[in-house]
Amino acid sequence: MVDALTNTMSDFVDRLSDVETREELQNVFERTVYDLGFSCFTYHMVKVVGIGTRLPLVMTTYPKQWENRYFEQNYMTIDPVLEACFHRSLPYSWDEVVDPGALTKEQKEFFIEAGDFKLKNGISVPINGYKGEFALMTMVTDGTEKEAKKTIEEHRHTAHLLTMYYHNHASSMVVGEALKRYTPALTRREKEVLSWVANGKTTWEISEILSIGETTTLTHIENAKKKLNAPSRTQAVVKAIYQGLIDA
Amino acid sequence: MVDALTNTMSDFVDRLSDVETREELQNVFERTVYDLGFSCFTYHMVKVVGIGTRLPLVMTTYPKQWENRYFEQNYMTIDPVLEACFHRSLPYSWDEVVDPGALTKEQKEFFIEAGDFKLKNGISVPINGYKGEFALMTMVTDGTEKEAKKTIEEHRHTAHLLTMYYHNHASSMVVGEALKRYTPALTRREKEVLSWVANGKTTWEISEILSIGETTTLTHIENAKKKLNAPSRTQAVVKAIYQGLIDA
DNA sequence: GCGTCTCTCCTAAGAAATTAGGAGATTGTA
DNA sequence: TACAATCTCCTAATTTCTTAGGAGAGACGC
Repeated sequence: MVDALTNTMSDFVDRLSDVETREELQNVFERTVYDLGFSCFTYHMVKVVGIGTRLPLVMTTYPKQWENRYFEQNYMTIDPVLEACFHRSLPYSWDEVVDPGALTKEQKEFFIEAGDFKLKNGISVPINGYKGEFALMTMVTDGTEKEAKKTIEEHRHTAHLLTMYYHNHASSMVVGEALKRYTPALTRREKEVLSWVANGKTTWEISEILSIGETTTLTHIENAKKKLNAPSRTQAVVKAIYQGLIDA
Repeated sequence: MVDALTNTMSDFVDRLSDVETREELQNVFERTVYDLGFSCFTYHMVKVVGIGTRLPLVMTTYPKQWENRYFEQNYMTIDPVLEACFHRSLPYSWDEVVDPGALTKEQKEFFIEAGDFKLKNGISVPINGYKGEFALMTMVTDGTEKEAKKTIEEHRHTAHLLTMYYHNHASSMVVGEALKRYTPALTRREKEVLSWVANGKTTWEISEILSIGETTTLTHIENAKKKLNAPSRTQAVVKAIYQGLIDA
């Protein structure tokens, strides 16, 4: 006997194998979660590829009007569902993280407005990925309160798994090449030297450790700084870490 | 109709709520995966809490003799199953990542030896957590080749989900307090100043940005360095980032 | 009210990093 | 073979960081 979740997952993974563009990915996911009872979804991913350099990826089937409104009104600063993802690593339904009694006036208005777009119930799945990669998938159910609860509870695990496979695909599809544009190639020595800088060593100490000249060490650090476009060694190290060039 | 996965997960989450010690967690998980057909498991987690400061957590029901052997022989350097976790973010069975034709002589001996301990087939689940937290859960099936394949394919998703809930629990249980021992409390200003250092600013620039004196800025940086036990600003920044004190 | 913590500001010498040049030796590749 | 990239080493002036002190003002909790 094969259960519903396994079926859904097999189908999804099968379809994923043919997916090559963002649109295809979005469509495949939309159809899959629609069959589970979710009317729309939104996927936000950011990857930190350097200080102040974040690679964002948004895929959504939310009403455009609401998306605009959300952005214009800076709702991300008051949205409790979004706030929750920073403290949680497992899926959560909206009613788990929204306490009607503790809402501010603005938040109440926010939810009323969201309700006008049939965004009343949903489940969110936070995802931690590699090296500064973070994503949040939110799926909406627009039935009655009771139906929504049922859909969410029934498909919590499916939603969780689907999101992870979705993220995996989105990540490898988009982040891969994009990263190359941001990530300069450091030489072996440059990385090596930079790692020691990250560990608090001075130029002289590093030259002793690596048994090379002090000026040589200096040259490597300066070259790394130039490649990373960093005015100080500190920023060079931070950038190198965020870009996965060194491990510290 | 409630499927097997949902049942297993409900039971597991239920049992988790009473778990308070590592032993209890281990026992609950062992029983759960045993019912699925897995004979033993091993969970390795590391959290980077600073440069060269890693918080490891190991929970295992592997044969002690094999554990010792693995450690003594430095098998972690040749184990292909372990190697795979660095490149994958979804569960994988051992046969997916082990190519019998491409094994070195040492690796062949390694697998023969593992086989003597009935460690021939299994599934591994890599987990990315918050801020430098990484874990690998491996579950072993010791039946015939055919039974093993069936167990793994049948329970891939269950194993995946169980591992995430397990990790979530283990992480909050262990990392929480332990982190406090390693993470000093930086003041608002110290974090603020350190963030600007991470962004490549000099002391003078930061004092201009924050409209405070240069010596004040210097004081904050020096205090942060002392708290973080870092000999250079660079290391202070790196430590602060790894410990989640600043975002850069 | 009193102690603790935080934020603010100060001096001054010595150590380290930054800047902008150039140049020879080795290695891998077209 | 010739070109490109990497690793190695050099000078020297200027800027920035590091170190070790001290001290007053305001906020907070006991």
